[in-house]
Amino acid sequence: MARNPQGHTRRDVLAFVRERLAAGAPPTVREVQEHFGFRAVQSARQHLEALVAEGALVKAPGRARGYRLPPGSPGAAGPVRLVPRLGRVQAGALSEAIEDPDGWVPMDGLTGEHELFALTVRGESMSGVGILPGDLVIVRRQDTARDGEIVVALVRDDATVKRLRLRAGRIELHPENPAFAPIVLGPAAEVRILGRVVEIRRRLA
Amino acid sequence: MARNPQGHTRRDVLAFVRERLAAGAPPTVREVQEHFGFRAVQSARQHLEALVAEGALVKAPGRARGYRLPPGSPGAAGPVRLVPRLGRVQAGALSEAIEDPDGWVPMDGLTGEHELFALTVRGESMSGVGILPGDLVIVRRQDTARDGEIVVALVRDDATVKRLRLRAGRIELHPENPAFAPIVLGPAAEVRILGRVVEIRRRLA
DNA sequence: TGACAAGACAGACAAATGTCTGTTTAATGG
DNA sequence: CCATTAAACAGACATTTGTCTGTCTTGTCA
Repeated sequence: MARNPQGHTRRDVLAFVRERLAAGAPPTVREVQEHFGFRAVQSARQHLEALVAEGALVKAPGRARGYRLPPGSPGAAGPVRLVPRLGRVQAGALSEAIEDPDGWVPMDGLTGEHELFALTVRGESMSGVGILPGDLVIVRRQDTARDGEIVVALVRDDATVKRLRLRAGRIELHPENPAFAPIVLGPAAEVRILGRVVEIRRRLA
Repeated sequence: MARNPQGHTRRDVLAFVRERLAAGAPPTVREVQEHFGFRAVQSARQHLEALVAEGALVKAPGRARGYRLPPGSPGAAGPVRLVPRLGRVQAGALSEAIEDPDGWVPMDGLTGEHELFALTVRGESMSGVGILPGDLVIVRRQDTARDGEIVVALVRDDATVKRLRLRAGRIELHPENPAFAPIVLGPAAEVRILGRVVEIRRRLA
């Protein structure tokens, strides 16, 4: 292989290692070699060690598949998690729904150990805060939430996204759209918090 | 080590492997051995292979650190791409900016072979379509775009998100907020399309 | 009690993988 | 042109790691 001047290959090697780490499968030196078509192991090793020298990677010498991202660097918190995307969520069926997801969406590892799931938004009731029908919300599963947080709640067998308001002795679920009315529920109301919205995604393509 | 009847150890082995995989560091058979204090490699291997047999793990035979979670199981990483998150993008500096990203965000593999990058939205000019300041937009890099698409364009050394309108002989960049005025540019205008917005993400937590 | 199975042990072998030494090729600058 | 340097190459060696064969121990059950 001819020489590749501008350190272009080096950057690609880093990107390759990064992707493999995100997939949870750290590469071997020889896997890097083969991916780039090097005819010598040392070619790959040279790039990898150079990346270690400049601080872009760290490694434990001698260990197999030992290259890692430096602590504190983005993406170093671990591999990407896959969050289950649920279709319809109905009464009590959250656990079942998670067993049989419609698909999986990748999420960075910065969200701690909390269980996550994803739902598609229906209706215009939250359009005032930029949550539109068809948007995907990523939800941290929890039974309770604090005043002002945007939550997914199960109201009469239907999952809905609303802003939670805790008023003296009762729970209110506020839409963010003047065309909709708040849902006001008494203390013994038939409402159940499924989780808190932590991210909103909208696909345009 | 005495025999541990109820398959209790097996479950712990699975938990250990899971933990290591979540940390991005698949364990070797001997690391499992040492963690549980087995005095023989085979003891660890037996548990691991049993977990493979019952479908709780998968592995590529012969490969070092080859145990993985089965595809489709929660926490298993799929074909995920990492998209570079750029800070400021200025004139002609897109390539350079991609060389030195602020971080990486995971994206599912359904976006084809197109080059992608991510930008943080500044300003309220697109709030009418639910794109708010602070949102992350994921952009497919391309030099041209069609009428009506939401694009990232470089106008006078500044990257901006707008809706593209192609009018007889001229290019218009329309905000989606009545408080802002469209940018109207002649045929020889100093505008450059950087790409088309394919996804919008907003982190709440 | 004795057959049986699961778990653990011991030691070895083989393949995968990291590491090293030295050489070659191509671009660059005096 | 020659020296210099980075990148790539070639081949070997050493360590890590996976895999195998056979034995021992302990609990279960007919």
